[in-house]
Amino acid sequence: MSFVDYSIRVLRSRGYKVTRPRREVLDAVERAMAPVSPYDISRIVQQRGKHLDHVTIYRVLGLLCSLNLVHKVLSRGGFVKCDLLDEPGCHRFLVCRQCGVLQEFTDEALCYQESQIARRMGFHSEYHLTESSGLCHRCR
Amino acid sequence: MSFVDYSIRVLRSRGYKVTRPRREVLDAVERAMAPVSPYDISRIVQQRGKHLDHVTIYRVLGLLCSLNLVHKVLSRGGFVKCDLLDEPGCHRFLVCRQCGVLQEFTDEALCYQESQIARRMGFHSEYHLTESSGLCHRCR
DNA sequence: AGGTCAAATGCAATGGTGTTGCATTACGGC
DNA sequence: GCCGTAATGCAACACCATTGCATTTGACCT
Repeated sequence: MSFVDYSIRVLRSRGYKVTRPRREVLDAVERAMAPVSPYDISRIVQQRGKHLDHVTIYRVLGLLCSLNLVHKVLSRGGFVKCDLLDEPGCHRFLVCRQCGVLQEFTDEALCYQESQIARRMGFHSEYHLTESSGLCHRCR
Repeated sequence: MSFVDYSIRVLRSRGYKVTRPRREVLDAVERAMAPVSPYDISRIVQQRGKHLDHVTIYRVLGLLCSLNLVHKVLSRGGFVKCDLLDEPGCHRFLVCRQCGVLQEFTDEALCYQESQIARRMGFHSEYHLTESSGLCHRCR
């Protein structure tokens, strides 16, 4: 099942309406290889001859984040679709510093070790976010 | 040697001038337990009866970042002093989601494993940034 | 100590980013 | 197809960040 179809199922199952703006945002995020900002999405939608208010885009992205369907990539200020939907507490991204292309991965062992180190430092960690910067296969 | 004194040495050694604004920003960052934003620093300086233009603060923080004396904490949009000055390619923070207090640590094994995973994914990683969110000792 | 000059700062203006309140629209259930 | 409510669009606003340029000042030299 595609990301858009899956997301629509999630929206319906949680009682959220499936609207044109939400479909448009999902579609823009699905196609993107690199993180897209709210204003990027605004431009993408306009290029298709349609229009979405930027406030709506912010609200849709906020909802999709809360449903763990998309992530905010802090180092880029943009959003990407969530590829690993069943790993809620630990997200790792490889972001190419040149083209911005992004790959998501997860690693249980890393996650466990980080929690242990945190515990030794008197800290109860709930969420790990790693953004590794480097060069992707193509940009090298 | 204190963080401020060390930073001043670095500035001098690289040919940068040691000015009042730079001292003020360094001092504000040194005292802070949690990340401080440029506008936070502006307020801190004002409380001491002095004044710095926010543009200057941005520029000073940019310089200090480029010298690896401070870090930007993405999840908080603020800056902290760098505690581990000799670990340039790998930075890990524990950030308390309640009070914002921050602890820096590093771990060579984690860093190595991350690089290996990245390599297997066709990615040459240069910089790891992990921000773990959770609760600090006091907030629990 | 004081003059010199480039680096650094302050100011004004501007553009981008993100939020709030409210009237209007349109989706989903009947 | 109608209805009620959730969702959107609009206007306005607040905050964040950057740029260009005139003025100031720290470091160097004598």
